[in-house]
Amino acid sequence: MEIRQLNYLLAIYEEGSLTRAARRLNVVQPALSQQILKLEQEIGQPLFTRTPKGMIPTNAGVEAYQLFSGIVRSMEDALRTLSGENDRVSGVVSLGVVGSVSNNALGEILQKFIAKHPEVQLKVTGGYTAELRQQLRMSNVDFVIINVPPMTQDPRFVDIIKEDLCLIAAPNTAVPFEGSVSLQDISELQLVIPSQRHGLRMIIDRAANELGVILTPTTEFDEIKLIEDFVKTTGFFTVLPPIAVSTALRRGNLKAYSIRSPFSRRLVYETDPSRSLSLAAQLLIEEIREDMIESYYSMETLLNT
Amino acid sequence: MEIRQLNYLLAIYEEGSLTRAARRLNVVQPALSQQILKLEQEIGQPLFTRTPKGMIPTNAGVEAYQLFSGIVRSMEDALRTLSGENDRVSGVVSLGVVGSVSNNALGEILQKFIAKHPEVQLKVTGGYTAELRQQLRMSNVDFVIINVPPMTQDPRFVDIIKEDLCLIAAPNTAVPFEGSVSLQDISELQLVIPSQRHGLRMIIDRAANELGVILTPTTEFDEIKLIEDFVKTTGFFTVLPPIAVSTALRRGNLKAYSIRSPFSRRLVYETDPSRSLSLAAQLLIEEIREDMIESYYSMETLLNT
DNA sequence: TTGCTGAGATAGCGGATAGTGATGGCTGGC
DNA sequence: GCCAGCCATCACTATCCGCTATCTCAGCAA
Repeated sequence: MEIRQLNYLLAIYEEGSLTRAARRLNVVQPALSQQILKLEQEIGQPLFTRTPKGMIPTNAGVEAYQLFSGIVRSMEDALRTLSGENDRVSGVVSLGVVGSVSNNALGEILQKFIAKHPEVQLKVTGGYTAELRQQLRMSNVDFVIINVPPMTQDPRFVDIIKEDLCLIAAPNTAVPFEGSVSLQDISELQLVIPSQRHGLRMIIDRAANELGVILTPTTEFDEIKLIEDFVKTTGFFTVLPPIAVSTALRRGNLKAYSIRSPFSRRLVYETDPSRSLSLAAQLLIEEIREDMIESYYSMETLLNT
Repeated sequence: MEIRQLNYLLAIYEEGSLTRAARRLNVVQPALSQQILKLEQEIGQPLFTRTPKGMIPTNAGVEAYQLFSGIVRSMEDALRTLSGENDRVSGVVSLGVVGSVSNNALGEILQKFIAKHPEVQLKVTGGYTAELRQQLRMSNVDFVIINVPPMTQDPRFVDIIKEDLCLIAAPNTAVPFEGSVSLQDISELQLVIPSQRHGLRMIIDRAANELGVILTPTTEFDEIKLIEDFVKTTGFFTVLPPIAVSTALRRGNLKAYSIRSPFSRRLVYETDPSRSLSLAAQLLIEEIREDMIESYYSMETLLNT
């Protein structure tokens, strides 16, 4: 078993074809053909079924990809750590970010970071908390930024910010209440909220449960972006952390109303415990944390209480 | 970078000498000499200092060993998983066990397991909870059996047993109390307890703290075995989970007194999330769990209440 | 049908490279 | 002062990898 073969495996899997993988790896196609065959007989079963369209991974192939992609990453990581490259700000940093952050706040933060450190290449994966943690376990990302329930105690999670959820509406939507709004009030509004797959929805449901409020019937959307647009163009309300719609709030395209007896999402990051974080990744986390906090405070002034 | 080179690195590190490592690997010494040199220049710094006594790892060498040993393990593991060998009960299972289990209960359990599955090779590491978890993080063991505080909520921990701590004394030691004993009573006895490095000590201290009892001055020992002998030969008492001294209890060499408003240690196992458990390891965990529970109940009848 | 295209498989060749065995230099113990 | 044990160096061989060239097969279009 050679590392080269594993890299071949990954490339073939990702490209879905020997020929394309060969181009990417700067070798010729027969080389891959031979090596992957060798790997297969070492493992004892085929990893791909050959078709005139290309290489389709078998079940074992999928499993192999998942197992080895993390290992290869760890390996490259270890090599970088040892040769001191992790002490320089360069290389690739890959992160996973939940949708409620990636939609709005993240863009400029990353832009800023890239401007500061042009040698760093960023790879961003979106997704839901559970999926992202799965990615982390497989060593497919360096760190993830996720939502966890406020009271969770787990040393793996490092806090970035705790942010109260707010009622969000379009500026011209009539608000049938005065001063601060309670969850009870909210339950009588036309609501669109994130689907069950979202960590945010869990937080909302939990809060509603504790206060004995029932939030049905509601409209659900999977994407924060969709919710945002929907709220803008209809008279619906939504419940979100302000950072998730920060751009619209700043531009006055949405309004936020703080909720009495607030409930909050806890934004944390988690790193892969089996690998050491590169300096670039550390700096990126720091940047994200600082900017999020700044963004949070600048948002507070926009709140209608 | 080749896997072969990494295996060489590990062997050289473990043997402390090229010549011995060469014997172990069934190659000649110059082969290792060349390959390790190559690895060093790939990494960009020396991993060993050459002496007439052998190869002494540099700081980078130690780091490399720690980084790569886990990776190589993961790799071999992945290969076994893919070739279906993990579905057979064979191969190597390595586990880490805290001292309070390994001293007494574990011996026969492992013996029993080996008798059932003679093809499995076991590697047992002892240690304290924190160290063992570190080993697990480095993928150096398949799973660890450790103590955690009873209220800890962490999905990584899977319960084996929750066991009340007892007051332990030699059979001929006079007991200056009647019926059940309280922590307050205990504080007035001559005590020898595990040192701070033990998870058990944490549990004892926490309980004492909550009840406002002060357990000073006390004698501390690092090893459960030492405590056991000390209690047997002197008039001292100790506070331990019965399983930790099960053999002596069964033989009547020690007596256990249950404590009023008891506090307990929670024995759990934790596995490496980045690798899949071999069938052999799963069976071993099951065996340990069952036997511990059985041992626990048979112990209960020996308790003086 | 025929031919073309794009997929992977196969065969033979050449160069890189790992392992071998012999040798040499070094240190520390006897 | 010699020997034992350690690692480094060298030349040689065998292996193995990748390249070129060629082949087979399926799909598709003329």
